[in-house]
Amino acid sequence: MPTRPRVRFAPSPTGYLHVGGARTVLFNWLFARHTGGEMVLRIEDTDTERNRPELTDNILEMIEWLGLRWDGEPVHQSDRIDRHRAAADQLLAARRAYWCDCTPEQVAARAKERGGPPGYDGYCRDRGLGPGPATALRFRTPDDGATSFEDLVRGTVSFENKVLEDFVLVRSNGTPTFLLANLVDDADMGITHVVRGEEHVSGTPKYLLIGEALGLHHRPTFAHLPVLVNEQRKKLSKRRDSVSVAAFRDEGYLPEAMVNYMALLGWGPKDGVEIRPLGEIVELFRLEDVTPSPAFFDVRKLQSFNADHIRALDAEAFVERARPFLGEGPRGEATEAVLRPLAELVRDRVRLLTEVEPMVAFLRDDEITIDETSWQKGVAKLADRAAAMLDAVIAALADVAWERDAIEEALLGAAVTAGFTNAEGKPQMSKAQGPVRVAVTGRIVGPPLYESLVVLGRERTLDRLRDARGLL
RNA sequence: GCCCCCAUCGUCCAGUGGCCUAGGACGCCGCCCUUUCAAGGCGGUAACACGGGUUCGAAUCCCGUUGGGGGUGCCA
Repeated sequence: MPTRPRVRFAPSPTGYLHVGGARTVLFNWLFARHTGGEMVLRIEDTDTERNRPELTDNILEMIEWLGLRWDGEPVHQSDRIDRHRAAADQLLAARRAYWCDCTPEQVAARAKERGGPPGYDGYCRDRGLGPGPATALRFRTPDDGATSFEDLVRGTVSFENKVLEDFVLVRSNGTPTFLLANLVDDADMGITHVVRGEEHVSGTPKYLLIGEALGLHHRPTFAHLPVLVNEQRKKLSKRRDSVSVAAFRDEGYLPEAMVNYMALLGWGPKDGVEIRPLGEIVELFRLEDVTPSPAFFDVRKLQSFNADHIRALDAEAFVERARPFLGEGPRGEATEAVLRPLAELVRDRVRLLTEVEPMVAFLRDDEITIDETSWQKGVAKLADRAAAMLDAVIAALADVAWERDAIEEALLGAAVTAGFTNAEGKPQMSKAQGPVRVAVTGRIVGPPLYESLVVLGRERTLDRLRDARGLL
């Protein structure tokens, strides 16, 4: 009976969830869903020095926000420390590990002295040291032979054992390192596929060697995903690059757009259809098809995907999703009220949810500020004709029925009156609407004018038109 | 330095020996549509890193060069 695939996402709570980590969870999740397997979470909090437990909440929250559900309760590696120590003891008893009291400085000094490669030289291998406050437990790596493994993304990868230094299994403070805990937990949890970032490739032979030395028959299939890089083609770093998932959420990206875009980093559907529902991606996704080369995280393309997913929303859903970005309390309610009648028109014009509120603020606020550049471009440049247009519009709108078509007709007529016509005497609204738009909205770009005026109301429209006329 | 990996348009992906005068998407440019801006339609720009093989035939296989990335921690 074939084993059900079981994968894990194993973040360490030393930073917020960033897009690199998010992509890793996503690929684990896609694989699990595609194969009918399960994905578990394991918080790798063995480094007590740098852990920030509160970050675990952020990581979990972001994974949930992305809609990637895990199976069961998240496991905290720190709860399993006894098991890790037992494994360490076993290794020590089998003489596959030994105590070492060299300080990092001593290790570095010796490496420099001998002029060879940096790294630990096995100095304490046969010194027969016992445990102590300043001793760490190191794994005795084989001096010859090679360790290789199959990688779904990269094929066979092989390392000469002699290039592997004797690495630390247990720190001098008694806590197990990632190398030990990671392997032991994967084995205990029955992980069948290890799907993680490329940065773990060189640690894989160590993982395998510990497992063998422990007599564990744990031989998962590996899939090392290409790293995500920035414009400089360097691995995305939380420090250098602003890539926290929470930041994208706060900028108004939709989780479905994030997930859709990230799925295309290192993978692509054969049919070339990029924008598609998650369900279809689950169906098509295969780890074997993941490309091995680094991928650039292109925010512009992400934005395009976001705009597409926003446009796929119906009016009701759009308002719902935009709500957190409309403002707090009464102000938020007021924004929502003016947005609602224009929902579709606004939705088709934004790339980010944060752009919604600024686009309709002129409808909500009593006072508007007129953008200088827009004034120059849409009003001042037209000189006398702008004044004529405003006069004509003020007159035409005074007693017209306050509905879209009537307003359009009024503006068309005003344009003719003000002389904005083409060779056939037809009104040229592309220019004529400028002064009106700037006067009423404060900007040269915005939602369609006639519909906006309907929402604005006659009084406020006329007030703003008169104010602008007075400035000329 | 050493180890491992990678190499198709600016970017992401398709392409797994002939269907490739290399396809799609983002971006960029132009035109159309148009009440601004978007959206949409149409068109365009732009790549198989280089050199050797293998083969009747190579973007696809092999070797090398160059370039890039990852690792080299008592971080994960």
